[in-house]
Amino acid sequence: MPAEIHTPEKILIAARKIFIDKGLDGARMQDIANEAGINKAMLHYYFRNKEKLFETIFDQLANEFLPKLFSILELEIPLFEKIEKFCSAYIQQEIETPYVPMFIVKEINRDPDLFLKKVLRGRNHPLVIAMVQIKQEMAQGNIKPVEPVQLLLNIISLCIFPFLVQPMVQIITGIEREQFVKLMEQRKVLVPQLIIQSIKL
Amino acid sequence: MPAEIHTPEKILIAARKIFIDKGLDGARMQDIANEAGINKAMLHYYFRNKEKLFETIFDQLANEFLPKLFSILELEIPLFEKIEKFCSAYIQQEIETPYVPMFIVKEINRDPDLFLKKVLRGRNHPLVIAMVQIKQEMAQGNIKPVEPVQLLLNIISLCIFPFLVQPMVQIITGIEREQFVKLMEQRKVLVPQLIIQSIKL
DNA sequence: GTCTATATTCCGATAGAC
DNA sequence: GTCTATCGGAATATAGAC
Repeated sequence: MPAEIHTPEKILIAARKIFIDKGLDGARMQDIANEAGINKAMLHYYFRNKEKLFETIFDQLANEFLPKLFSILELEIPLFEKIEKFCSAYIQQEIETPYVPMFIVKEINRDPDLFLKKVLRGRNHPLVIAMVQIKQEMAQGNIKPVEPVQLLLNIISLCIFPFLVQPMVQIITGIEREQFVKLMEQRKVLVPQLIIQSIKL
Repeated sequence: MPAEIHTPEKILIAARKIFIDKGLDGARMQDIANEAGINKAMLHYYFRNKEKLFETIFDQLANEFLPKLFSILELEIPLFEKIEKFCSAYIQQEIETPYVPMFIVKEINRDPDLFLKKVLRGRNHPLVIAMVQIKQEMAQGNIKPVEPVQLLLNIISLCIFPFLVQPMVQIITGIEREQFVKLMEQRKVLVPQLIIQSIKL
């Protein structure tokens, strides 16, 4: 039997749902209170104001979603293996939390600088590390000459975008969530294949 | 010398900018009035309310952006040629109106059914036509066996996604808008190459 | 048609009892 | 810590003069 869920946790769970659903501007404090089954005043008691509550949720999501993926980029393994691992982990993560990509993309456009400040946190960015590795492999003649940025864009596009248009995909193809997940499972293999084929000699 | 711009046009131009920038919830009627250099009351005089004004803008954008692309999907030309034409036109369109993709993707998630009602308008959807063509080519043994949905997702992902994260790409790589456009110009060729390579025998 | 002024609604935030 | 009640401001929308 799980320990009792206390008010701050209830609020965070509810706020996450509402903010993800409606965004910062669209969300109402009252919605969050209702979702949490508590009084609106409690939101301010624990989190002071809407802005701070939103930032808390954003930090939580960023810290759940990104570190795992970044750590893969930093591994010292062959490029092809890294690409396979990264795509597979990325897509798996999105299957588990399908709402996060949209949230992140919205946030990137709402406030790009804030987003990067939160996510970079002053360390060597894993994406930069990945670009360096790509350049090395090219210099050593292990892969076709490509623009590293383009390669990274391709990988990330293929992993994320389908989740951003999931509602449309389901309506057009007439499939349910369950079948959509099956499609995404397939992509764990398809995407690395596609990418690797495009750079192998 | 251009004809005088009348109030309704001024409003539409301003509303487009503000809604694209801030979304339905984030936009203020006052912002739009200021941007248009007119009085706030005029917005209601001509468009009744915020919701209706937003819908007008949405219809405009959908009708500028999509028909051109759909018409390519409906052409009776070889698949590879169609892919080249489509990607090139798609990316070019996004270079010219880089804000539209984000607007569309947001709208898909805000109200998927409304979006599809507006965009489909009861006719045979070009995406469905494209899927049929892919199946035919596969049956005739002209291309590798692939899931048509996956192929379409790949194409669209690679064309759209980079524009959705443009701010982040520019900050991480340290490039300006001008250089970003150069990268996207490259993709007009890169993306079809990548896609065709993945399905040709 | 366009403006000013105002009505109305909504929402974030706080005060204060318990 | 939790609630009820309410404040104060902001934003949509309307009324009415010009």
